[in-house]
Amino acid sequence: MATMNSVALRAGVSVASVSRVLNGLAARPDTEIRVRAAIAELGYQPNSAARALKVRQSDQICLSFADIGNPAYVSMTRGVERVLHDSKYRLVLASSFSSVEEIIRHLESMGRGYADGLIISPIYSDPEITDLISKLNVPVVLIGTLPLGLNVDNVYIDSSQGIKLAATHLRERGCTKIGLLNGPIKTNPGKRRLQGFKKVIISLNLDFKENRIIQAEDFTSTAGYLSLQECKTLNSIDALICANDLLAAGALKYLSEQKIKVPGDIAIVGIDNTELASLVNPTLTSVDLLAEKRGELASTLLLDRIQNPLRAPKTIKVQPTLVVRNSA
Amino acid sequence: MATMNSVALRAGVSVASVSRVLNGLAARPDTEIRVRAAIAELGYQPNSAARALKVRQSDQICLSFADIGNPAYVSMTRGVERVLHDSKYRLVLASSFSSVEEIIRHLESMGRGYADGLIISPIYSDPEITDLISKLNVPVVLIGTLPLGLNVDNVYIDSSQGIKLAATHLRERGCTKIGLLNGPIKTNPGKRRLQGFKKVIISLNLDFKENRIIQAEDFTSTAGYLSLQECKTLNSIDALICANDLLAAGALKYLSEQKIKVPGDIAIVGIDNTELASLVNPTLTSVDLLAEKRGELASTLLLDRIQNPLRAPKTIKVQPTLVVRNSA
DNA sequence: GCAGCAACTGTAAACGATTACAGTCACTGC
DNA sequence: GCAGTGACTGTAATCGTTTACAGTTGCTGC
Repeated sequence: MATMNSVALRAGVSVASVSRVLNGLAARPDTEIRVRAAIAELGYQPNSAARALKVRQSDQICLSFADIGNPAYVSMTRGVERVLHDSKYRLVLASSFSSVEEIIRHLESMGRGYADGLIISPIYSDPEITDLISKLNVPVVLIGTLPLGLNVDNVYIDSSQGIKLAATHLRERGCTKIGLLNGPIKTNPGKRRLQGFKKVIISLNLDFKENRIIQAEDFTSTAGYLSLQECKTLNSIDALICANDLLAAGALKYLSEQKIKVPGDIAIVGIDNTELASLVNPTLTSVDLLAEKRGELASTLLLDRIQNPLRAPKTIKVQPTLVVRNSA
Repeated sequence: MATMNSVALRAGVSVASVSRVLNGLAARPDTEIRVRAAIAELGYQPNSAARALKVRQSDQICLSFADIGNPAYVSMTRGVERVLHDSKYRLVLASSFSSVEEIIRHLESMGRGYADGLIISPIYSDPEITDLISKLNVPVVLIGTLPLGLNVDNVYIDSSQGIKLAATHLRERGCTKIGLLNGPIKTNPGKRRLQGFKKVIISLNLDFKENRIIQAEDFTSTAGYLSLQECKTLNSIDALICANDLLAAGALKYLSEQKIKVPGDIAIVGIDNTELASLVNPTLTSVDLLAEKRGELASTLLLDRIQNPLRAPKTIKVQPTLVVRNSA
């Protein structure tokens, strides 16, 4: 493998000159020409580990979330990728975290310096996670609700505002018995959805009834389907806000099988506004949480912070929008 | 930042001993105890760049494909992740390749040694790409059809076999005028689908008609929808094989709007068997190309090859299966 | 008490880049 | 002709690990 040394030898100059040519520092034209020629002849590529060791940066950004299987995270990844693509940074994906312990293990390993920055969207809240993040010696952007006392860049979306958009829309359509098909309550999104739902129902002067909360096993369409199947209080509901589009799609499927009319008997609103929303039947009214945009904003924020480590942490709030289709 | 040196100082031993403790080599019990204590007190984490430089491995695997927006690649990523998760390797994603030039640029940069292996699923074929891959000095697994003369590990799925499953199924259902809704023909999947389609139609003793090939702009549902809208020969077709589920979902949407009955008037088969297939109406009969499994197999192959660089390249062929639902 | 041995430890040289510093060189102006 | 200048170049130290090699240590058996 060609090293900078072999290039220097070949070009008849010192390693320092090679390095300078590569980094665009001053060099006599003929030096530059000879160095470039040697590089081309030897097919030299600088070794990233050596460079990383010396300059203390890896040119890598780490993106960390629970599961790439979730379409919202896929969109987020896409947004991050789009921004990093025009930069020198590579994207390291740290996904498949099934537990708090694993997130913690991963955060600890961030100390190894393999990434120059971290974008993290934690699905669980935990004081130890917060603590570790605050101690991290690389810039961090957190996507999601910023835990108290954590002073890092932050992109978040007011998901209770999203629920409000959905509920208000349903209310205007005449629905008064609005239910929530939620994902696991121990997750951050699950918590937020429930909080937002309670608040909004009350602010709309509707009564909040515990039995209108349907709890799904996870955020998948199968879970959505199954939890409606097992739900005994479906007939006391005239609208259902679903914690994401997958749950909504599962719900739609069950309702269509049961010949329960959507939106006639029950109106359905999804969350995330994924591609799925326009493909199901009826098409799904859905709250767009702009995951891709959040990914873009987070990466931009991170790159900016790497440039400028001293600026005060920023929080960017993203406003959800309601995309009305046929299901509500 | 704590280094191995500061740990050694603290523990009153040499750096060599610290390194040995960390790498599980022989050490006196009391040495080990003191080293571990020092590590804990200082919160020491080994620097990955220094280690990578010395041992010439980065503990990173690179996964490279066109676009994470495509559900098939998401599944593939998931498979890769599942395998890497139990290993020491991190996953570097190199996606968003919109052109051959970009793939080439990326392949060239693999020489920097930032990854110990590469899993690549090239959407375009190009002699220069083939050439670069063959010259790479890290193990490579190629997912997809192996270009002639390239001698690397390979996982591929006989997609014409998939088309055959679909066509045979349609033929058994009495369809004789089978069309193909294809994605861009310049892509590898597009090429394969078309080839397979021609071959199968002829082998089933049906006549191959050029005007039953519908060409979509890309592999999205919107493109599927639009290309049916613009298609003038739809009435000469009684079944449509779609190059992926997204195209199929777009097609279903258009057909349902036009009150064309599926499968009565036109039967539809998708490819990829994504989650979408069971959520559209009617549910979509689809050929499962086992993207997640291919991702798993490819990573396993890659890890094995990293262990054992001298073994002869293997090719693993994956058999597609047909999942019959209501659309055909 | 000591040779022989096994088991462990420390010293120091890598790995391949970057960069402070000192040195060389060609030129200018007097 | 020479000091002074500016532009470039080379030497060598450095980043934080790993590891070959040469000690050192404590034990065994005689």
